[in-house]
Amino acid sequence: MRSPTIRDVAKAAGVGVGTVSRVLNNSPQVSPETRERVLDAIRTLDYRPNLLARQLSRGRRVRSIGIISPFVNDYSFAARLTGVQTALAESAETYDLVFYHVSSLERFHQRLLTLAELNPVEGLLVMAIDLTPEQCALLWDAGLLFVGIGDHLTDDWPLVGGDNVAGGALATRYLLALGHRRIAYVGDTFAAPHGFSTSEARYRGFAQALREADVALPPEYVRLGTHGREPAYNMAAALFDLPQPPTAIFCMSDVQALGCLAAARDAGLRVPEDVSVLGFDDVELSRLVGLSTVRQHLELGGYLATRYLLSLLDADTPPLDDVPALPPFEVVERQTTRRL
Amino acid sequence: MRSPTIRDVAKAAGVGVGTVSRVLNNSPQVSPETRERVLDAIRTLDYRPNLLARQLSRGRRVRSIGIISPFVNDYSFAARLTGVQTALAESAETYDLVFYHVSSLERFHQRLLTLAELNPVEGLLVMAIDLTPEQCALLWDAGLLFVGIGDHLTDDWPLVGGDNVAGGALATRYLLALGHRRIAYVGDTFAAPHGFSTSEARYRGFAQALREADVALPPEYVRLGTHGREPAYNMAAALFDLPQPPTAIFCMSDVQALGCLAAARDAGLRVPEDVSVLGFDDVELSRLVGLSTVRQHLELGGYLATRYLLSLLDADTPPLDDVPALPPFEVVERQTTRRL
DNA sequence: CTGTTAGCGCGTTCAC
DNA sequence: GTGAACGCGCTAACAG
Repeated sequence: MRSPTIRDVAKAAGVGVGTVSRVLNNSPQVSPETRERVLDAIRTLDYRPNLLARQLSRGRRVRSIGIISPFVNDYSFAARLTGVQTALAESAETYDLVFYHVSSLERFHQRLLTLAELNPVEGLLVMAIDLTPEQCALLWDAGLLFVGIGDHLTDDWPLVGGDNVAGGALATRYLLALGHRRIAYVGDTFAAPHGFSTSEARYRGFAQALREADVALPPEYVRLGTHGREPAYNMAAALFDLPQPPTAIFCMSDVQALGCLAAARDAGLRVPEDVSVLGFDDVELSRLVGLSTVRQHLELGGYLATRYLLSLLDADTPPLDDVPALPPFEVVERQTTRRL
Repeated sequence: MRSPTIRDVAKAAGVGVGTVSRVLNNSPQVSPETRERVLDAIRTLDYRPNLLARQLSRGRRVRSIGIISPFVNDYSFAARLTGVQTALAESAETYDLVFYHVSSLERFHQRLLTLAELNPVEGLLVMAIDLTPEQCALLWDAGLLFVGIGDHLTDDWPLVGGDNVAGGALATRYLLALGHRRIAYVGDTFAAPHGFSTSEARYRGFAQALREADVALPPEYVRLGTHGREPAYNMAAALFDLPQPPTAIFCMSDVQALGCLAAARDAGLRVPEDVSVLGFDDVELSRLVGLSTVRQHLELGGYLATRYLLSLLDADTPPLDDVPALPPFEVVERQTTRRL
């Protein structure tokens, strides 16, 4: 049941493999009738040349890295990818970038297994997903170099990204410093379909900062749901309906903050007079809307992670001795937060 | 000066190739000292295994398609890529998606040459770039199937995308119907570094619609510059500074429309009371901001183009008899345009 | 434990 | 024109 090779075609057409090859690369020196016979055989066998073998034979030397990510339609993905491309473009050698899009955690693991087994790429950029120690070991044993880019929940594998727990705490302390004591959290469900835990990390920092400040966190102030503007809208609306609504909302992402903004407007609340809203990410849009948020350097993250991976791959490149660090998160104060 | 092979390593270490291979795949059955010797040789030779040969030998059957695009940090790119991934995920066979990012027209052509010569992928998605007849012939001769996705300036090669001239005209007629007579155009330079002509196409439709309506188009109403929010901001600011500023601006993209919005705000102009702003693309962000725009089905375009390409590649897949068509452009009226 | 050999699938010489 | 070798770089199965 294996796919037909050039030899099968040759046999079927009653010619030698050389002739088949000539037909394939439409060399002029093959008689029309022979060519036709070969083409017939190709069609009936549904033959397709093996690109690997072809490249090998043609003496190609490829260098390639992969990028594995659970989403591609997010602004943050685009920003990071830009950084990746910049780093790749700067490299002396040309690298192919292979995309592995995974839609679930299982698929992610499967992909990892395949990658480890077949080694189609020299290195791997792991975006927005956490690797278990087992998965790290798997890649490591396969000689597949990898660098994470995005989160920072564990520090036992190379990862370029901010510390989201610290980021959550930073954001919260900022709101506390503004005098807020009733602060709500709007974020993604922790056990998200892909198992990304950014929301959880930021929440952890949030809760921790509140604890340290001896500020109560009523359970109804924590709203978790699907990522996106609409769900956030609903979560915020519910918050405003509370007998004692929060005076400030910390959203785990800018997109969700936008939903909160809309909910506030529809609830007749003024921002920031009646309620402060703080986002996270500082995507381009936030500047336009005047949203206060926490800045993280997305594009730079992609750039640094890629450079680091390349330095690992290539002994020639001056190897960065350690995993590069991103500038710390910083609060960007705009028009949606203010002193209570 | 070719890169060292496993045989070179074997010779240098004074062992057989089998042993080197075992070391490479860290087989347990190799004595520590031999392993060390081999590793030394690997290091001194700067040996790196050829992944192609490895995969071939391991009996892998890869299927892969490439996507070639001039930019990656655009929302439209992300949206289309989402469609591509969806189509790929639906396919029965697993395809690797190799990404070729090109930063200039020359590089684009170079890439095409390399791709045609080495055939690293079975098919190619050509995004947002026009192919010359020569380039089409090149790919065709190489047996490299390709489908365009994005523009529609020529119809002599398979391309999934809307007619941008018609789109530009549609947008313009909409503004005309609102009563606007002083309409400006903000778009990319026609002879852009990458040579993308989307801007030119939309402009053509724009100018044509104005002509048909007998509406004058002063040269100073046409502003062309680099793509991006900032340049658009400046172009819009210049427009507002005109003795007779336009009452409406048609932007060739949503990103640029956002720049115009910011410029209007900074110029003390209200939108849409003082000036209408119309974008193009309908990226997700536009809905959030309430930007009036022209919807093109970006994600669907990526999806259909990919499906079509796969059907070409695979005789098994029911082949779509012709290049799939996208739904026509449509104006999405939100809060940035209104009747004069 | 280790060296040798036979493929992996294809392109490319050569002779015929 | 065409077929039969050889080689691309590596893995795996086999002897030793």
